[in-house]
Amino acid sequence: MDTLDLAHYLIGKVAVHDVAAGRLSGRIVETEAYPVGDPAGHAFRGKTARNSSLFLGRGYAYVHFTYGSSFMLNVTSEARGVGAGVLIRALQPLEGIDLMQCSRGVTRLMDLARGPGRLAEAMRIDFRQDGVDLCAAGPLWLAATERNTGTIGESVRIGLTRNIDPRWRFYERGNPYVSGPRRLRE
DNA sequence: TATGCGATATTCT
DNA sequence: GAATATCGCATAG
Repeated sequence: MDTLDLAHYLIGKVAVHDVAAGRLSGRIVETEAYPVGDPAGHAFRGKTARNSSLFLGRGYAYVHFTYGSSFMLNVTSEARGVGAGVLIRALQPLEGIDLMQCSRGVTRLMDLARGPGRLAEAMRIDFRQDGVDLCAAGPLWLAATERNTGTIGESVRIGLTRNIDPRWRFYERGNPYVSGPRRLRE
């Protein structure tokens, strides 16, 4: 499975994070792929201290901090030593909603995890989760779900300045928890 | 609803 | 010193 397949596959799956106060979980409704050789990907210029988690192999967390205020959660893809990953851009909150409202400071369900920075804040993701194995037992992991997923749409990625053209963003069509302008949610 | 801009910290040049 | 896989508030329509 390559990076694009993984980005598609992750839609409808559930991300779970157990913290001291309880369990936080949400259904993934929006992702973006950053495959091998993508100039917009953090691994493009080689391995550094910041992005080393991207090279761990498939199924690890890569947590990144940007714009002075936002963490972002990625799932690594490809083989060990190859830098590529999938950015989780939005969740539909399932469990621990009261905890998310507390950490985000808002009450509207739609505003809890719509957008990568909000998502990380709601799920209490930070550098401590960088490099965690998401397929093994631990506080943070990915679970499959029995629930049906709607049609999956694709679009250009959001917020990039390089390599804008490829349609490597995937989302569940019409789901109100998807981020971005309206035309990119339908 | 849509667009614009400043805040903020870490990394790389 | 510049750039950045963003957010929230401001303003205008």
